[in-house]
This record gives sequence, structure tokens and C-alpha cells, in this order.
Amino acid sequence: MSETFSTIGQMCAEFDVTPRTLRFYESKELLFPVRDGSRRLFTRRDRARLKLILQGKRFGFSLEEIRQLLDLYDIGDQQRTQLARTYEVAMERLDAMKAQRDELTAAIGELEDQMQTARDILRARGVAVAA
Amino acid sequence: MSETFSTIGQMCAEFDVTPRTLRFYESKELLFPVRDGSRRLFTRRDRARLKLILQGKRFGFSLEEIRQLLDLYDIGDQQRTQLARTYEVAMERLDAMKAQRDELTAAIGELEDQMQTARDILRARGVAVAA
DNA sequence: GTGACGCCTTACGTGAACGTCAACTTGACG
DNA sequence: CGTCAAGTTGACGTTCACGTAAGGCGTCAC
Repeated sequence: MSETFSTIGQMCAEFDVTPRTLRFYESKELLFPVRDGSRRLFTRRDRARLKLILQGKRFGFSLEEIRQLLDLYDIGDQQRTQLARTYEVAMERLDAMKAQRDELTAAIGELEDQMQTARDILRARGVAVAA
Repeated sequence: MSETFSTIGQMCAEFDVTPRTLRFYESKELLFPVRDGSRRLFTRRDRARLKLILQGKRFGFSLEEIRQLLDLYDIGDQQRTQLARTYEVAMERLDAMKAQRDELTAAIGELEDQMQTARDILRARGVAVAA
């Protein structure tokens, strides 16, 4: 019950990324593993951040955008920083995400229409297709 | 009523992209402008495709993924090609889009929670924040 | 005819996000 | 003691999606 620290290898296995990726994220200040001599030890906090990083990437956010977003999740840690500014950034990002979701929903609908047309054509040609 | 062809400059103004971008998309076979001598003339079809390209980009799809998707919208044009295969590709892409939408929806919810927490903290410090 | 545009091709440059390779420690094991 | 796996730091290479000159052609206004 003290598996709180992970080596780079464990992290790679857990999240399916390469060591290079984790070192790269550290260099870009997205992760902050502590050191045991020269070796990196990733904390629970790093794991939480990495999860969010990978999620953000799937939404098309750049690492720099993700880095800004991540700061919001450290609010408990921030004491005297520019919290209000971070809040504003997050608000903008949230709006962008909602807009993206709406667009995506619309695009899904359009694509579904196209696929209905495609199904009709294929069936008219005698080709069996899945629903 | 024959504004069906556009020059590269008109396209750039209409879609807020650079000439380089349109030439690049042509080189990657995403667009197929006809030629008037050496000059490109973009058709209604190219405009429709470009709109989809730009939309796809906002969803984080690569140009290669978008190129595959675009084929589906040309189904009327395809006569003897591998339509069934294209249909399958589109089906996978559609599933990916739905998964992405679901993830995005979840992420929006989580971020909203975080921002609620942030609001509480800011207000406790006497900082006024928007809803 | 001579600019000034607008367009063309060719080709090298760039930033993001890593991949890859070399050379070196360091701890565990037989 | 050797060596082997797992880690380290550079440093250069790669892919994607264009940016950015450099130089040439056609045509329209003056």
C-alpha cells in the first residue's frame, strides 16, 4: 500500500508510452518526477497529470495548451499564484471544448446521413452491409 | 450564376487559408482543382471538400485520415471503385468520432467540476468571478 | 513597353512531438 | 567479479503541416 512511486518503466507499461515521451514531458514541465539519485520517480500526481495529458491530446490540444490546463488541477497546491488568470484560461478552454463537442456532434450526424446513402447504394448493388 | 469556379485567391479569402495550404492539399490529393493553363480553378466540389477538411482538422484528424473520409462524400462519383471498403473505413472513423465525443463530454464535465472548486476558492478569497 | 498583380513551380526552412542511437551509471544476480 | 537489465544524458533524425523565399510567366492599366 505504498506503491506511490513508479519508475519510468512502470509508467510506460501503465500508460503505453515510451520513456522518451515521459522525459520529453518532463522537459516541457508537464510532469515533475522526483529524483532518487539520477533516477526519476513518478508520483500519484504525475500519474493523474499524465492521464489528463493523454486525454487532452486526443482532443487535439497541443502540449502547451494542456500544460496551461493542468495548472487548474493543481489549484489546491497553488497558494499565491495567479489563480484568477488560470481560471480565465480554463474558462476559455472550456468554451472551446464545448464548441468542439457541438461541431463534432453535428459532423457525426452528417456522416451518418452520408453512410445511410452509402448503405442504400451498396444494397441496391446487392452488397450486404452492416447496420 | 456561373461563379462555379474560384481562383486560389478567392478560395483563400473565402476560407481564410493561404495559397500554400491549398497547393499542399492538392499535392496530397485532398483537392482536385482543374487547370486553366497553369492556373488552378477550384470547383464547387473542392469548396465542399475544403470545408470538410477544415472541420476534420478541428477534430484532431490527420490529413491522411481526412482524405479517407472525404472519399465517402464522393460516393455519387464513384462507379466501380472499392466502395464497400470505403464504407468500412468510414464506419471505423464514425466510431472513433463517437468515442471522441463521449470522452470530450466526460472531460467537459470533469473540468466543470474543477472550475466549481476553483470558484469556491476564489470567492472564499474575496475574488469576484463569472458564472 | 513597363510596371504591378496574381499566379506558378522548385526548394529549403520550421515548430511540434517525439524516435533513435551512442555512451555511461547503477543495482541486482549467479 | 562479470554482466545484464534498467536507467541516465546528450544529440541528431523524422514526420506532419505547412511557411518562406527565389525566380518565372501572363495580362491588364497606363
